[in-house]
Amino acid sequence: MMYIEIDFSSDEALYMQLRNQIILGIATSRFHQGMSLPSVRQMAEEIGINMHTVNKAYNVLRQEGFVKIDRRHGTVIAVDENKVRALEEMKEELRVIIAKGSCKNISRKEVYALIDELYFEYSE
Amino acid sequence: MMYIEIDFSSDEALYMQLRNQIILGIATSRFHQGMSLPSVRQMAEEIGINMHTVNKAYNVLRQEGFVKIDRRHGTVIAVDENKVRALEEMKEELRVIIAKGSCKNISRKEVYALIDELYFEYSE
Amino acid sequence: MMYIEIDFSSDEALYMQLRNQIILGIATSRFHQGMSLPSVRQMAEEIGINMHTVNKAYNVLRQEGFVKIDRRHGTVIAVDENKVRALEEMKEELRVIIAKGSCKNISRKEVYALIDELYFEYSE
Amino acid sequence: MMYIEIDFSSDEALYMQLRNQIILGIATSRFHQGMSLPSVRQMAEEIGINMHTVNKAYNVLRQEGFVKIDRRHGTVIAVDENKVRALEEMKEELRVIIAKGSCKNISRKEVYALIDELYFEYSE
DNA sequence: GTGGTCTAGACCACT
DNA sequence: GTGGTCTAGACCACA
Repeated sequence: MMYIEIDFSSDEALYMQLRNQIILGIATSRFHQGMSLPSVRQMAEEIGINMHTVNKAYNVLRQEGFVKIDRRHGTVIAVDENKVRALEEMKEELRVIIAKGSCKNISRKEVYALIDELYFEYSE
Repeated sequence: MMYIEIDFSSDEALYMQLRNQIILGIATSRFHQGMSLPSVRQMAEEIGINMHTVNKAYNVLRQEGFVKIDRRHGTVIAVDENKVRALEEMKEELRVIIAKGSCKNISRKEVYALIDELYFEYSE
Repeated sequence: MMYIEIDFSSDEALYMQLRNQIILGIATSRFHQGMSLPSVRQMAEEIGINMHTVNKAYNVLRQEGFVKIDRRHGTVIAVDENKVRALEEMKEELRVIIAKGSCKNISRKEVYALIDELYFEYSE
Repeated sequence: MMYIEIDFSSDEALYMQLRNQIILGIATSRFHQGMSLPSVRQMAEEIGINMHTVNKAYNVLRQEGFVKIDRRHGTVIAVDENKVRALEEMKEELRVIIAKGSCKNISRKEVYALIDELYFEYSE
């Protein structure tokens, strides 16, 4: 049981929702290094979406360095820690979000607080 | 002259790129409260995209509380400072980004540093 | 008219055959920088394969830095000249091929001659 | 001990990886004419893959003229030097690789240099 | 009109 | 059994 939740009425693509849920699962230690994810068919069955959509999510995760896909054991959590690249990506992803906050008078300290709340969810 | 740069080969939708550039412009004080944006037609002409695309970007900005659109004065920068809502939105936007970083062993301090760099770009 | 030839009885995946034909087309200057490829639907029609298969080929080409995909103009030849990466990739691709030749007593000079023949096909 | 390394998370089929490693072994003179390869079962045991997979690799090698398989002596390195055929095969294998390089502005001289590096690895 | 997404069902290669 | 490939047809976002 993976406890993945998909919101079919969201405008976010299903494969991206699944990808996000799995990243959140890794961050919160529900999924750990070396653990196998269900096969594309099982996962599709479990959360009620198509096999190919699951396949796409798994391939995105592979390209982002979160899993390895292995013909013997299926898809396995394997986080590739390329920190330099990860930091660069994060900076780009933060750019507009922080700009938005800056416009709305959100202070650096307030952003720090949000970061702390989120880190708390993941590390505990 | 707005100095808006659009990357036509990006996977990001053109209207979102335009929306982002305008938010960045406000954050860096190039665009200030009360300033008029070019008309939909002028902006479309200037950056070489379709009028409808500009229109969509302006409407998104209105809905997000960055501009007001009125028939007489066109589209005017008018940041609506609803901080509570802005903070909630930011937290949701940060959630997966921070999870991703946490998986890649990026520490809270390192995220703080990125935030600082970005705030520096906006405040100076 | 693209003069793409697909061998349906080959064991090479259709999308890879298409990808190869397009790379050969660029190398022989039949396709040049900035030229649009037919839309996925047109190309699929023309060569008698499924739209999604064409789509996959185009996406592989994008990832390898041969085309850009643009929602306005479709898929456009745009060779990204990252020579360092291209050289590394080529070395890996050559490794087993050259090993094979070496086993079969093919000399360096003979490989040079093959290279020359192929370059001749492309440059003239 | 064969010092064969298999990457289980590679997209390359395991039998092809094994086949490649053996060709590389022959080229670098670690395996020499007349030498026996481990039995299918031993090899499978040693590198942790399925017996059928090893069997497939050995059969491919036989068909390509690198080994002979016989009931009494098992699988023995026996390079068949059909140079004409080997040259033809190599030309086909090089075609797309060289086209790719040509697109990326890799010169003939640069390819020569790569060839030299690889030959150096094999001949010394 | 373009590509992107999603579904569905089939066959195949590999293990 | 696994994922990879291919086909087919539908709907949607974007321009």
